[in-house]
Amino acid sequence: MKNSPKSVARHQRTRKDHSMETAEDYVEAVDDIVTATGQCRVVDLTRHFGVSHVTVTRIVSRLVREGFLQTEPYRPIELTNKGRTLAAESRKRHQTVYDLLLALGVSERIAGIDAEGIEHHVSQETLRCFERFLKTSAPRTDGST
Amino acid sequence: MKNSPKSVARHQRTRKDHSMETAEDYVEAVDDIVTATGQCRVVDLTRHFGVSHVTVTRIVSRLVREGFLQTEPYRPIELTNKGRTLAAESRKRHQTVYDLLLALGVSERIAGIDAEGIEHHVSQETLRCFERFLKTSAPRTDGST
DNA sequence: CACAATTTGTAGCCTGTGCTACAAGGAAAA
DNA sequence: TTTTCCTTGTAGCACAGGCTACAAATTGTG
Repeated sequence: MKNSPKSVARHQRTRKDHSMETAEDYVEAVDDIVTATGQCRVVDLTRHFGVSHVTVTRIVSRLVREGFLQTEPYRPIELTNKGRTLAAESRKRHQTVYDLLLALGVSERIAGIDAEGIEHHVSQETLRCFERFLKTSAPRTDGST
Repeated sequence: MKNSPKSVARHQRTRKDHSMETAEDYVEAVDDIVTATGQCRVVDLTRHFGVSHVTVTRIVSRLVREGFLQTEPYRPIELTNKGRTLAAESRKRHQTVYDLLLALGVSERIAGIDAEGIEHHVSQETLRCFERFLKTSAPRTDGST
């Protein structure tokens, strides 16, 4: 019983998540950029993530193939409904994690960085617990920013 | 200013972390297995992570190359001092994250799963905040396990 | 319009992590 | 001891996500 099936399941989950993390980051970014500037181009994502345009193109291709994005050659990148849904969920998780970190006393700068990494690993149940904590124990419901 | 350097820095950090996450998982596992059974073999890691022995072998090779592990053909896998240090840090982060999730009301099962993913993204500052919260707000200082 | 600059695409290479299939070493049992 | 079984290694494949270099399309300017 030394190598429990539980630990196996945990790690398998972790591994499978990596490409999903990228998907979440990209749909969030596309959503941000579309909201901010009206459209999202490859070059915008290149600047956002600090990677080459080739990397962006290939990841966008995969996300098109998987139904999160849609685009055509030399055209802007758009979210599908599936992508929009994922973006909304990701943003919510991100915001909740960020708020939790702030509530626990983490600085804004570090909270921003850590939330980027943590958000992808927060399950529904954990998210609910975070929200409950923020409601009951962090009565900072308005403009303290 | 729409594509701030800050977001770039965050994502670059996230990307670079992936191989480090694997390193942390492996040194923790090796440490666990050595403690539990006296030695760690490839087959133990194979069972622990639920991946093929080939994958384990290759990752172990990389971690030997990077100075976290040492081994010889058909011999057990051992931690270097560097690996032991990393294992200790990882374990501490893992435990703190796990405890925080429990303190916020997450079930043990889900806390175990989520902590696996979250632990790799918790900075020193955030970890301190977690510890402070656990000390001040979760007076469960002894054997509740 | 024509040229220049920017953007996007494509070819080709690297590393990391996953796999199966097969070969070889080491340990246990007949 | 020999045979069998478990463990480990190696070859070779796939995919994700990094890159540079070069080509093509689009956009902007003279």
